[in-house]
Amino acid sequence: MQIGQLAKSTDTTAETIRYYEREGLLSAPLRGANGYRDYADAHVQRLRFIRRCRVLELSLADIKKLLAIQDQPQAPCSEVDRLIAKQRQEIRSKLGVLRHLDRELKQLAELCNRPASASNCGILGALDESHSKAGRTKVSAS
Amino acid sequence: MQIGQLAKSTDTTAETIRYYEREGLLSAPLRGANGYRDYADAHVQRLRFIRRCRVLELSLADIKKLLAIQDQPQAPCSEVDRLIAKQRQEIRSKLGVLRHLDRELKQLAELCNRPASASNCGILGALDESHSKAGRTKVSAS
DNA sequence: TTAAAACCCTGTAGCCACTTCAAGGTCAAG
DNA sequence: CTTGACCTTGAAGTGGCTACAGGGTTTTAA
Repeated sequence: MQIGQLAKSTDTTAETIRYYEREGLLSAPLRGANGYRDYADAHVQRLRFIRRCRVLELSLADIKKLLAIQDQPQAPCSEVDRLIAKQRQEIRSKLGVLRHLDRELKQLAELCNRPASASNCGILGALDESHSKAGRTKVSAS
Repeated sequence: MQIGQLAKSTDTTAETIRYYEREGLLSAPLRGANGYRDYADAHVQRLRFIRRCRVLELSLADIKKLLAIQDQPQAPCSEVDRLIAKQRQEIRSKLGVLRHLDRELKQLAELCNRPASASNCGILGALDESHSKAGRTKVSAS
């Protein structure tokens, strides 16, 4: 199976597949006489796994760990559990930030008293206002 | 005012400020006899504007547009309205994706039947699940 | 007075997960 | 025999910084 075919059957591009190979996520396949990559079914399986993980926004580093665990059937999978929990934590954290942003943007959008010019634009005015006490105390990031 | 002072009063770093200057968001300030940048109050105002926009996750390209509009007081500000609306749309779209991800990860996490080994790990199993029910063939990572 | 600390400068490279481009080699169809 | 669809490698670009390296300057303290 050529790289283009693999790409099609895994919703990827040839470039991404070559990238995964360079990054060590996908093992290098055999080559045909012409130098073309020749993939086996196992590669399809593997790449599908990777793509499913990417849909969940797992990092390539984390996916690498999962693949390593997968290759050791007797290994305990507590690490798998931990990685998924960590990922969910991150997603939930981002959700919080984005919900806050949405509220802020909604308020900002409501300040628009169109039609107006830049000089009396409610939105620009709010963005320009120093209502926040800028950078005195640094909030610790988790 | 030196760059470090400006950084402190805008919750930024000197590196980021120099980066904004390179990118054309912040105009190049005068230089002292020693070559150090010497910022005026207008720069503080400008940088605070930029940072507030960044908090809202506006791209530097969009911020550039807002700054250009801000510099033309008689210009109509419908574009401002549009940019904010677009940004909110993007945030809401991301929110949708993340909510979906959260549900998926929650379900995935519940598949963990610990303590288990990789071979019968519910999470790995779900991630590995594919159309082909045939036995998984191992592929070694390169 | 001098030495160290704390600033500042430029330029470059690294981060992530790709994407795009340049410049070519290979292969099937018309 | 040419066109076009594949494939190859390697390098560079994306965004928004961040982190050096390797210097210069200024302030502070012994």
